[in-house]
Amino acid sequence: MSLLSVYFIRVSVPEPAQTRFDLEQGPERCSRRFLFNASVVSSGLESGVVNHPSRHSTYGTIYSDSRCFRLCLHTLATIDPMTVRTRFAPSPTGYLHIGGVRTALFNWLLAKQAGGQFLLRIDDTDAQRNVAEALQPILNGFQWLGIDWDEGPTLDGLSSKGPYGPYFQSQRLELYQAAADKLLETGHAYRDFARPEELAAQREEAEKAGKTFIYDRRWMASTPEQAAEFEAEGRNGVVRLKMPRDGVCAFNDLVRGPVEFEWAAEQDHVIQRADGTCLYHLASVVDDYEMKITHVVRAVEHLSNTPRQIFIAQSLGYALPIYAHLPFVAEPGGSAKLSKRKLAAYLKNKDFAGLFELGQNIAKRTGLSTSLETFNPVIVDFYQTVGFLPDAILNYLLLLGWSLDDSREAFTREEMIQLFSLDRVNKAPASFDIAKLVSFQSRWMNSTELDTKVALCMPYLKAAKIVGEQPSEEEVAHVGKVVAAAGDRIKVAGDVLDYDDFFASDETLVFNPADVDKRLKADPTAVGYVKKYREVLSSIESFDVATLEQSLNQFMEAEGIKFKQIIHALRVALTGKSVGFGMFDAMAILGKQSCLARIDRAMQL
RNA sequence: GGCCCCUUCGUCUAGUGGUCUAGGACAUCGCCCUUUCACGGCGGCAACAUGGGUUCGAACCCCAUAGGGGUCACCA
Repeated sequence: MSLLSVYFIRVSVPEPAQTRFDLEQGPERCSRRFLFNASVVSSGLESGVVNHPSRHSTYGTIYSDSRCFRLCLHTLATIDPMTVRTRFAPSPTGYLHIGGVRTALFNWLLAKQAGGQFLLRIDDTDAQRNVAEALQPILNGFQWLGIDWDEGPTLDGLSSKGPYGPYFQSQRLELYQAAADKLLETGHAYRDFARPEELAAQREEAEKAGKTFIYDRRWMASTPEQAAEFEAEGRNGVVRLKMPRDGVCAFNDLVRGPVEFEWAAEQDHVIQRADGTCLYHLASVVDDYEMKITHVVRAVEHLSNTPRQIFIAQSLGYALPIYAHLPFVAEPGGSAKLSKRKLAAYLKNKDFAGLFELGQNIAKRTGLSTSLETFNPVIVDFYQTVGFLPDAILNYLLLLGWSLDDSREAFTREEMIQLFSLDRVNKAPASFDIAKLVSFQSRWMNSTELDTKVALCMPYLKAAKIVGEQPSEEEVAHVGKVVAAAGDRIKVAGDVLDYDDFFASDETLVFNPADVDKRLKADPTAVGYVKKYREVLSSIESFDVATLEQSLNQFMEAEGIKFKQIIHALRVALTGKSVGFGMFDAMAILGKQSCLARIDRAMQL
């Protein structure tokens, strides 16, 4: 079995025209930013094609000059940037994990940047359930986030679009079968008749001895006769990879640099089950090839799967894709992988619990029944329901493991696409920080146009039955005023529900008892001023902010009092609460009639 | 346990041998603004995991140790 030759080159002067390289034969560690994957074409080290996938990307030939190599830039690329094809391959699990979105985002960015294609492929080789249904939240999530796929399932999850379809693995079984057959034919795989419990026993034994388990191929059937013999014993056959037992598997990872694994430590993985169905690794390699994927960018959990996939690919005669393994997204405040199964523990995190509670409240008000399983900050649906902005989420996720420089944090989609590069992706896991996510959301929300904000908030008001399904023009205008006055207090669209007191009828407005006690009952003087000021209000014709402000100023001057001597009582009287918008904004929104009616009601309390 | 990986403020990160008494952001604390809340402004606290080397000089290169994590399926 011939190994891919990988050499690593260190560049000393990153100048375009006359760059010098020191050639080293991997796996020496050096800064990955100066690492290039060189597939050396000739047998010696005289020349080769250099694939330099960084920002100052170029491709070229290296020529030997004893220990030094010169890169001559070619305008022609080995990999035409336009052919960059990346993919995200979710299983139809019924939800879209926030960590998965980060992986998908990086893939999407890479493809968009190069003008290539991003595809979605559904890894449902093991699917027991209704795939279209379990796919829906995933497809919805990507659609909502604006991560569009050039090829993959249709929006309804029922069929495929794109030239290399179908994009459901469950519909490509013949392809995998053919690949398995070929592997068998060429001797890269074998039929095996071991029983699971027999292997488990051996595995346990190896672990006890502190050694890597290596299957001794005891039940490998080399001939049809032998296979028949095993079958006569009542054994079921699977197909296993016949992995090399010496040498190393070396490849260059765009994030992790040179990587090496001992072949001998690799298992003879099963690629086809006893029932004839094929497994993920085979399917994945076949599909990546058939779908012409150029860059396999996935989470680091898959790093240790790469040797077996390389083995499959090379055995099948495929050219290898470029690999990049992203660090995983870690749990809030921890370093373990973020997992949907550990929600109870995350709920002990203050920020996580806070956001979760906010979501619960909004869901309750909008009449949405939720369960922890399907509605929590690990799942993308949650953010959509609560009213986050896709741009904010993408912006935050972009910075989880990637940075541009020492200061810049805000990126629009266009900027992300333009500036993203794999060579600035970190190796260490990054923990998911809810507070920072929320901070990005606030920033993005604050820079959103009023009309857009109103449109974002409207569905919440409708769902909570605060405005009608078909709001009248006045209603829409009223919402506009409230949202404008709320300003940056609305951080997520669902926050608009906090201002329902501007929609309540004057008769049903609920007064917060604690605020009433503190600002009205405990302060009769203030109440007296409010009563007096009510008379001033009743004579005002035009209820706009400027007039109102002027009237109160005159009133205070006449009474010889300060703002704070009346404002708190007035606020509680008008809105039922002691916190809220600017006072004059609030009065202008309510209008004269409501203001008077509410003061009258408050005075009865 | 085997194999592999990771390690800079609480968190995300900048950092590629001298520009580092280590920069930015979030969080936090204080002050200012103020009409409550929110925003905003200013400032403070706060990190190179440890130990050895190499070097005139190490956050950066090498080696150990420690800690953390990933992965070891007829799952994906």
